[in-house]
Amino acid sequence: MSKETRKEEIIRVAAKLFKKKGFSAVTMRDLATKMGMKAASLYNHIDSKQAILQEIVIAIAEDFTSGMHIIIETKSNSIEKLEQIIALHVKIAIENADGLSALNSDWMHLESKLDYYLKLRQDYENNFRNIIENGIKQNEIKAVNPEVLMFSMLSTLRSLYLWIPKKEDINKANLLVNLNDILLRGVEN
Amino acid sequence: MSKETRKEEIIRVAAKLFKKKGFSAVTMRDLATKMGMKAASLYNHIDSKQAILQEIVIAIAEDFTSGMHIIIETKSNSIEKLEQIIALHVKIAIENADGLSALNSDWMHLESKLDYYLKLRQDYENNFRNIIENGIKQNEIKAVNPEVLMFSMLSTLRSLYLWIPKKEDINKANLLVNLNDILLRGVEN
DNA sequence: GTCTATACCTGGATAGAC
DNA sequence: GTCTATCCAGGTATAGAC
Repeated sequence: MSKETRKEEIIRVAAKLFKKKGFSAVTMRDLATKMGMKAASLYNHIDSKQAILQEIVIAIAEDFTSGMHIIIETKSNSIEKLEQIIALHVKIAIENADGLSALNSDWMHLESKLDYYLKLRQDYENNFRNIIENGIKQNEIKAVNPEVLMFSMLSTLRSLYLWIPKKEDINKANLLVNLNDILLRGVEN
Repeated sequence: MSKETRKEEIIRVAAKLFKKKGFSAVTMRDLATKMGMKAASLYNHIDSKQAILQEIVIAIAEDFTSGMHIIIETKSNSIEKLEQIIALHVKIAIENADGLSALNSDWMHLESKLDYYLKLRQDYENNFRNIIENGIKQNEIKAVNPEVLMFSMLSTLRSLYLWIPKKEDINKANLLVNLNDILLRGVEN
């Protein structure tokens, strides 16, 4: 990987601060201090605080979108597709936990890119719901309420970023097996 | 129920605003406008913006704590206790969706009550984990990773507030059956 | 590319009249 | 109990020297 630019560094550090306090509570002076510079100097690299949020959120939203497109084009059955969705969320949560926090908690502070973000999210959920509904039709998935199932899986998957950084003793493969079991196979003996 | 006081009304309206934009992005002037008064007038009823957050978050955290204490003192088996936890979260999410948003997203902005809140949450999770670990020992629950199971269930249950207000076509009994099935019995056919 | 200085605005909160 | 007026701290962002 090529060396991180100053702009990328600012975005990475900003995401970390946003995770801790939320977008609105982080000031440009906070960010500058963490970067070891003055607030005014930040503006040589980025246009505005808002632009930082956009870069973080939109990049990840597009990652999910392209990941989902790959999944819906495979010939896997529904359960396999759900497993691939789980893997997609785990991958992104491991790579970019801080950015996911902004995506999950601060998307409403997007200004010009808000509509675009909402469209990407809507499309993602529609694709997810289709996989579930197809699985039920094919008898691969139990006849539960598709909306409740999607909500339940997405809640867990969207919260992974909160939890993965704290559990370094659980490796990725192990986590995937556990999540597949718990989310898809149930826990009652 | 007795008539809502002006203070209670302010707290209720504040919770609704906090849900929409987050604690830090809501101004006392926003809140005053929604209340049909000037910002200065709010201070005849509440001490500070911080005090509003405290009232919202601590009240709900204590609801969860007392609910959990009732559950761990019943003689139910582990699966039944998990079902009771699900029911507790559904109940509170229906009663106070807006307050739950503050609890989940804005707890880090608590000042003097932060340590108390963190202790309540820690105790709650410890009790939850004990129920799971006991269930595995008693062979009532599959031998999954207890931490991943708790995380997964809590992620779904803590997100209910985001989702319940949008789905008025699903009634509470129906939702409980679906959540019990999905969270405990799995979805794979 | 970073600094100092600063413009300009909006935030939470208080004082005191009514 | 609500208002107007106001304080002052701190927010984002820009200008211009180095």
